[in-house]
Amino acid sequence: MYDGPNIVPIAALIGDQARAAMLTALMSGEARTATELAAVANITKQTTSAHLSKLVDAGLVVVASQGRHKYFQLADDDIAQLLESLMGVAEKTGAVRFRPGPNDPELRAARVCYDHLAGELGVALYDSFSKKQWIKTSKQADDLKVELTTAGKKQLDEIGIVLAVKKNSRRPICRACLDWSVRRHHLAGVTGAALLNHCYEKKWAKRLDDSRVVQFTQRGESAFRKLFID
Amino acid sequence: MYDGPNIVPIAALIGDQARAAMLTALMSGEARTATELAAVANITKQTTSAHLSKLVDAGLVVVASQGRHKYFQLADDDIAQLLESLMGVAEKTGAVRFRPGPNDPELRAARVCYDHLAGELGVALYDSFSKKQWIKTSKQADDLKVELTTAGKKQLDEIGIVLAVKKNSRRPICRACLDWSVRRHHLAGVTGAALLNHCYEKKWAKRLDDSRVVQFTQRGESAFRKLFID
DNA sequence: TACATAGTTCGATCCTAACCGAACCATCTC
DNA sequence: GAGATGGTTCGGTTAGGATCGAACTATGTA
Repeated sequence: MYDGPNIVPIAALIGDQARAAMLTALMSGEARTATELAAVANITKQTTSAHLSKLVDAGLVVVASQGRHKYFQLADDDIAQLLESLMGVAEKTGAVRFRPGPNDPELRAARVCYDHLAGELGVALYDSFSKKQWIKTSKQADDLKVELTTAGKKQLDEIGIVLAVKKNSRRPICRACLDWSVRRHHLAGVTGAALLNHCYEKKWAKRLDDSRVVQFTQRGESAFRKLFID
Repeated sequence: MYDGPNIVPIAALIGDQARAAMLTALMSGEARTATELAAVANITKQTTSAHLSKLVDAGLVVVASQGRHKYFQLADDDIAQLLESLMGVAEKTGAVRFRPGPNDPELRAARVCYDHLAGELGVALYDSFSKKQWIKTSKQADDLKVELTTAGKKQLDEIGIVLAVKKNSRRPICRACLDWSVRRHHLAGVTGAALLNHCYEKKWAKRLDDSRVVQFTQRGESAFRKLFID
């Protein structure tokens, strides 16, 4: 008895405390894992999984699988704008605000992600390799394929970086990996691992005990940037 | 664990079939009664009443009481825009459309509302009286107070319209009455009744049997418009 | 005055959906 | 390989809220 698209399912999805918390957390445009979102919403993994399925099914959220992780993002800028609209209306009628959590600057700067470099430095590396055309990316049905170009191979060879390519290994030479702090891609795969290893060997950086922090020396970071980024 | 105003209550309110139907029906900006909204949502009066209370409490909808009727409207243009936003998102993910109902052009043109004139002609009358300053309006704590000015009294007197004011009657001389077809005010009260009566006496118009339609003759409508509206 | 209509309140029912524990699969680490 | 971690599936519990019948108030009609 009324006209227009059916807004009920969408509004109902947003109208749940846990899902709203997740969606709000995604409003920055950055991707988050299911576990992170579970923490944000303060619910168990199972419940989070169910919620995320619904959000993805409804098209509010998209997901990118990466190894055993799943990175979730708002599907669209329109979704963020809708949430903004809702906040605008909510603000008028009795706003309740929450406080942001702390964070670790060192972790954001540089850390290991499995066996390769993540954080601001890792993202800068990826961007630079891409700009210099040492790597090239192509989209392949939901998957981002990253390859080392011949130019890239040659450069790494000259620098003295050896790629430990095992036979019969399924591990890709290059891989794009979503960064949790910067929320953009950094370089993973065999190449990413080799590069981080190079940093250790050259004593440019070392890993902090009991932490994922990769601590560069001043000289080390300089050398790293000069060689790979600038 | 997230920031910004709390969007959950608002979204949850919209995320219900019945309430969404009502809100959508109100999107034209026109006011509707609770009973009308019950029909739109296809639920009983009781349930409608409960829904409308929530919508009013949340500030999404405002209400104007008028005798035994309550006219509901969206509180704000922002609300309509929010609903538009939602429809935009809904459209992308699988839109379901409904069909509008029929209507009766004659009823919309002119009809009785209790004992006074409603419809396009009634609203035109009210607007004209207001413009000519025959009536003046003032807001009084949720209520719209309408009074006949001395100029207005004089004009009506000259035309030969007698106001049947009974002693001890609570009935106001003038009243603004929300029009269901045009959804704006028309003139009610003793004055409104006297004016409609004048139309009958002058044979400008007659009431159709078994209907609320007031049918003006061509000459009648001309005379009416010339005297009161133009 | 009696009657009709608009809307509300109360109480009870009933269904959906959020939630968690437990067990499971998949991926990465050692 | 064993162990750890990220995520899903299944089953059962529970709470919230949408709904209606019945009884009520308030307003207007005859």
